[in-house]
Amino acid sequence: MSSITKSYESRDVENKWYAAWQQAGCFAGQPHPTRSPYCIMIPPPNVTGVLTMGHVLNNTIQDVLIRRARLEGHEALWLPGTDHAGIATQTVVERELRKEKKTRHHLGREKFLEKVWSWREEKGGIILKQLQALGASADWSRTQFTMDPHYSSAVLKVFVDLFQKGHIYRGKRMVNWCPVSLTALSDEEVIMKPVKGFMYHVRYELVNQPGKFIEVKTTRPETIPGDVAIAVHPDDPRYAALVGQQVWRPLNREKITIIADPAVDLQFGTGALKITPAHDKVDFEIGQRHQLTPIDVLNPDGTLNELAGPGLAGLERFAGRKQAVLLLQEAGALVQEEPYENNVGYSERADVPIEPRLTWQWWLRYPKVEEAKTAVRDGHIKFHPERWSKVYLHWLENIQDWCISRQLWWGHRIPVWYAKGFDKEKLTAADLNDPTKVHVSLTGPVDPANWVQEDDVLDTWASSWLWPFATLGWPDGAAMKSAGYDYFYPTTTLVTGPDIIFFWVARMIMAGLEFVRPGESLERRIPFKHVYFTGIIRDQQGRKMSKSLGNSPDPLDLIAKYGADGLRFGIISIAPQGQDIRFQEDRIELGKNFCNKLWNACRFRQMSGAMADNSSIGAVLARLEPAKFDADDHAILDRLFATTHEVDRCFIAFEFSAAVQALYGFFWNDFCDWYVEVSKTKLQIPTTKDNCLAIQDLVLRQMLLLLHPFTPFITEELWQQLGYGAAGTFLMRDTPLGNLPELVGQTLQLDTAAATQIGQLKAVVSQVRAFKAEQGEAASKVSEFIVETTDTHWAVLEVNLGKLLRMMGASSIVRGAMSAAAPAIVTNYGSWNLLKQLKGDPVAEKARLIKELGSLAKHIAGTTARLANEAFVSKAPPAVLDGARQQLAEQKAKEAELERLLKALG
RNA sequence: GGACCUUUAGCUCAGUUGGUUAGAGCGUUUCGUUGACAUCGAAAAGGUCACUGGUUCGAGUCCAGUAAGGUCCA
Repeated sequence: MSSITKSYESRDVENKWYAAWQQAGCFAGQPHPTRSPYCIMIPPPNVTGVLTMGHVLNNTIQDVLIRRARLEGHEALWLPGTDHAGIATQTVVERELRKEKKTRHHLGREKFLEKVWSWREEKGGIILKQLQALGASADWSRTQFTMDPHYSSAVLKVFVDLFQKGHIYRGKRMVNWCPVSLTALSDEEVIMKPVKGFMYHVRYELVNQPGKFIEVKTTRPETIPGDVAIAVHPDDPRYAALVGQQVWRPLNREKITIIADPAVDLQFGTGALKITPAHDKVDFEIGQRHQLTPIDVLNPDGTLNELAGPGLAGLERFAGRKQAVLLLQEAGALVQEEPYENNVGYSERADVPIEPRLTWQWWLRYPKVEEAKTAVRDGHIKFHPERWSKVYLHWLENIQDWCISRQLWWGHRIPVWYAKGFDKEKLTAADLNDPTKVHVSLTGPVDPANWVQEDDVLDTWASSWLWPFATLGWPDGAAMKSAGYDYFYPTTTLVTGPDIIFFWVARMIMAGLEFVRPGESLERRIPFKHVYFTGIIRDQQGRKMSKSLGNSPDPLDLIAKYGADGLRFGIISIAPQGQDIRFQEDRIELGKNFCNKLWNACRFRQMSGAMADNSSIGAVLARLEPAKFDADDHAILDRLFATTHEVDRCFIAFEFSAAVQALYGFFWNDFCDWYVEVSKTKLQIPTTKDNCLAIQDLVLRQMLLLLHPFTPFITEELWQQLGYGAAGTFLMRDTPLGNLPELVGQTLQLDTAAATQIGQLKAVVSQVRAFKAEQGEAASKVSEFIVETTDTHWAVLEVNLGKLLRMMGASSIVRGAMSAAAPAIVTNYGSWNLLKQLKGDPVAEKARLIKELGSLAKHIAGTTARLANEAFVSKAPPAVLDGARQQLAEQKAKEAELERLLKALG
């Protein structure tokens, strides 16, 4: 066995074990005859993506869960992959083309797609490699991509199926149009942002009453040429006489009519609204009610077209706005412009304002909406934290049809063909179901020469919503069998951010309910049983981390600096359930320091004595010698059990940061700061040495097991170094967690009172150390103490004398009478005299004791008052009452002792 | 406008069904290297638990309201 180095160097250890695990196939998940499954499907990162802190958090949690599941004896499958990210990927490749001064249209659809595929082969999916640096134990042999042939066929089958069931239709409706990407977006891909601009007050002159005007307010004067009416509320007395009259549209001058519609807000602006049905959703609806023909004044790229009139045509939309203002001024129609802030929808990807635009698109009426609500409302799917279920349910209550078509080339091309010569601009609902006009199938028409395929592709989310079952081979029977579909579906846990509840979580639930195991129970069709929502990682100012702000550290740099384990431990420790996280690098450093502490504790063990049989839990337990247990041995095992239980509880409750805190506190405070220190005395004594080493081996072993999900590399390394595993086995794969308290219980009866006693001794030690520091006596110097105490207390002190000398930095602790000349303190284990070289200063000493008496008196008064309260005594539970009484007794005893010492000083 | 979250030490945050004197890490101050660890140890200072009411013998914790900040939906 090699000896452990002085400090932990993460890099070599990480590379070594990751390679070894992979080579041994440790990450593979396959149906198993006796084990129960535990399955996580990765939320597929965008194929263009690189690792961010958000991914680090999210994937660390997934890896923690999956590694813990392995230790618990489940057959664990973590299935990785990426999605094809239609807009993002196409944009990346188009950007490369632009360097050659080309667009995709120069290449044509087929050649362009070849280009995208080769980009994907070369540069796509970097993020999956980066996840490996983090230690992700996903089954890479199962890596999936939403554009894989098999996955694509699942996507198209779903389209055809939903079409046949009548859930899918084509319609010319208002969509969110991205003038940069030149495609429709779903509502979920639009980000509302407050934007500072102007509110323009514009007056429209009445045709029949020249000199009289009706005034409206607008933030978008460039759309005035698209106005087809002015609307007022039917009950608005200000305008009742004007309804039905005509006014002059001030740009691209035309007569338009004043109409009455209840959708107009009486309170807003002047109460009169310009109606521009081609460029506003509300206007569109009003326009429909009044059979008004929309005038679309914009081109797809956001420039104004000839319908905007000669003064504006050809201008970019924001230049057009400025120009429109000028034209209005010239025409005398601009009454006023005031600064104004309103919410504008931005394209999530291109980050430019979207245009509400009338276009032909494919729409989906969601299936299984009611059942999707039931699944979460009735707890078949549990959200952690639970509160997100409200957001989920609210969205489902107000669900809108999903615009699933995108005007892109990269994606799943919609399996619809139009008969040649058929004008799809005139498509009706009846045409959609007329097989002579529209063909919908997986295979396409038998006479392709007579048909033209739909140009549009599907929204990326319309493929990733099938992720939980398409990754398991669905719908291909043979593929499903080899992937273990029957075994792993429904998956166990989904780990994701609350920002994609609508995009993805809700849609996956509906897809699972619709397509998996038709006719079977809801429990068998849901895609997962638990959804854990992570927080969002923010910078120290609380801003979201983003590329454009440059406020996100590169996780790979952090791994280089602190180790993957340090990063994992750190990020988990600052990520409480359900709260956003303010990133602080020193928390990651804490993770690194903890790893070093763990490393050195194991190093100390190795240096303390020859290694004995550690090869199994049974072997370690067999080395315990219960007859030689002292209070510390009992206490440390008691604390180990408590920590084990706490970690168990945390996993059930999805409280990972609490688990890490419990492990940190136990290991650092209980084990290193106390048990290891007192061991230094016990290891000098031949009769106690072996048992002490066995206890250390047991504690370290269990620590490595409990820590492994959080810090996989260092724990595997130490596991092997300390000989806990048989040759060729791994901590991560071959070690059952086991029930430690139960196993230990078969060997010995744990004295739980010992933990209390050790707690008291720790308090005495701490008190004495503070006392020394206050007296200016250095911690390491050898101090001499005289203790005046009861026989019972002295007996305990005497038994623990060797340890106490070491812990207090004392050369002698003897029982005897107090000296008035030396400074003293009162503890739960008697009064302690510190004999100093210098004689004590009675004046200072008096002052110190009086001060302490003063603060004690406050506590005594408080406790006395509580006990004097009739209501408290009669209503409080006995345990609380006893506690208070005991506390008072102790406080009074201490007071008496302090007074005695004070009196002795004269 | 609706829903949700947050407010505890200088900073970032824990605090599980109400129960002694509210905790951690970092930061600050003092002291300390005789072999586990200076990526360390010992100790100290630092809090009216946002505010106002209420319930209770007892409230950081439960209830109502107020304020500030944030997120999502319209």
